[in-house]
Amino acid sequence: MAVDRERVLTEAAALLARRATTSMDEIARAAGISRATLHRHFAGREALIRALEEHGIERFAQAMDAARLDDGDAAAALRRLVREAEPVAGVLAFLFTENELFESGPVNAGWARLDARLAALFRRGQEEGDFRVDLSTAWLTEAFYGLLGAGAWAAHEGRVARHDLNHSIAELLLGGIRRSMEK
Amino acid sequence: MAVDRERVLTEAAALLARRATTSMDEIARAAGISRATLHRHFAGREALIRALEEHGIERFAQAMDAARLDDGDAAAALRRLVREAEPVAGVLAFLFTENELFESGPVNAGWARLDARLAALFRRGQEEGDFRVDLSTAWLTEAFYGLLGAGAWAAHEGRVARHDLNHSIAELLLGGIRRSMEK
DNA sequence: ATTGAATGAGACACTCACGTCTCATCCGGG
DNA sequence: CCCGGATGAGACGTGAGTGTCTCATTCAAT
Repeated sequence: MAVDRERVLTEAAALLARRATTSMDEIARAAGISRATLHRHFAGREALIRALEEHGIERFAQAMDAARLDDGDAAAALRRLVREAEPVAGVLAFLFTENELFESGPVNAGWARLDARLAALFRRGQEEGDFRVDLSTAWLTEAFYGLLGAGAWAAHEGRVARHDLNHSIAELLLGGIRRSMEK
Repeated sequence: MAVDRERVLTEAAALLARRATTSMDEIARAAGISRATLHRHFAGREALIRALEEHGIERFAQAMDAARLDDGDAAAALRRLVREAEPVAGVLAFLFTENELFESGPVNAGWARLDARLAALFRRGQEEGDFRVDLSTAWLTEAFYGLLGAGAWAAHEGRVARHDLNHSIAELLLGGIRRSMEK
């Protein structure tokens, strides 16, 4: 009978990503529990958002681990990361655009760590001569989040088929719009 | 003495993009007017958001006109569009992520028109053989908004220099991360 | 100087979501 | 069977934001 914390957080992320003002009652309903129980598990709205942040960070870190960012060439690692991160894209997109988090309280240290790992991947690609160096790793990091979020949203709206998502995101990120001469 | 409607909308977009729950009072203050005056010019919060939508659509349409999307090759047109749209990126990012707009009431017809023009540009690039065809025009359209928004946000946060923004966005979109053999 | 429109400041009632609480019910383990 | 923890339903007070109103002031045009 224990509340499915995972489900609550997933539902909350899905709702809040679409509308930041979603009420606690709506979140509770979506998670299949009562508002009272929701409050029993999360001290309040603030606490829920924070838990969501923790959850997203943890899941994304797991995705990074699973993608083995240090193995093989950087491009392949990036492809794996997109694939692994796709299930978390919704939560990530919410956190990425939810700037409320950055205004009150200190930014979660976990974020910086994830950003650093991502930037390190891009830097490795640059050092190996495979990635272009006229785009900063900071920008590539931001762009990664942006495209992941756009992809999640597009899939949610049905504008992009979900089974194309990995390919769409990874290929656009790696190769851009133009047809390339190289393989 | 007439209220600077343009300024009100600009300030409102900047604030609302950062925090969707920004109060009317805060918006009024930021725009340098009183809450009473704000209500005199916009019937209510809802009306303000709608006006913001209209404003963003109009400004982006102007950017498209200025970019002359039908002239020259598609890649050059896209570069011009990024340059022209950059000042509106903040407003656009807000509208793009503010899904409240899509839930209540009909989607503004202007959006569909803008999407269509953008998709047409990508289609033209594909037909001319310059753009890859394994990415749908719908996805490219979404990705364009996503990257533009990420760029605006990154610049706002100081993670990307503003004078690099055009180059960063346009080049990543067109060429991707990998170094290309072709010029 | 006078007039009228526009604004600022503030009061007011209203709504809505929040957080807390109580009580009844359910369900599983002993 | 009984018991205790967890849940659902709902009431309640609170606070914040909204929308409307009034009144005094400012400012530009005449």
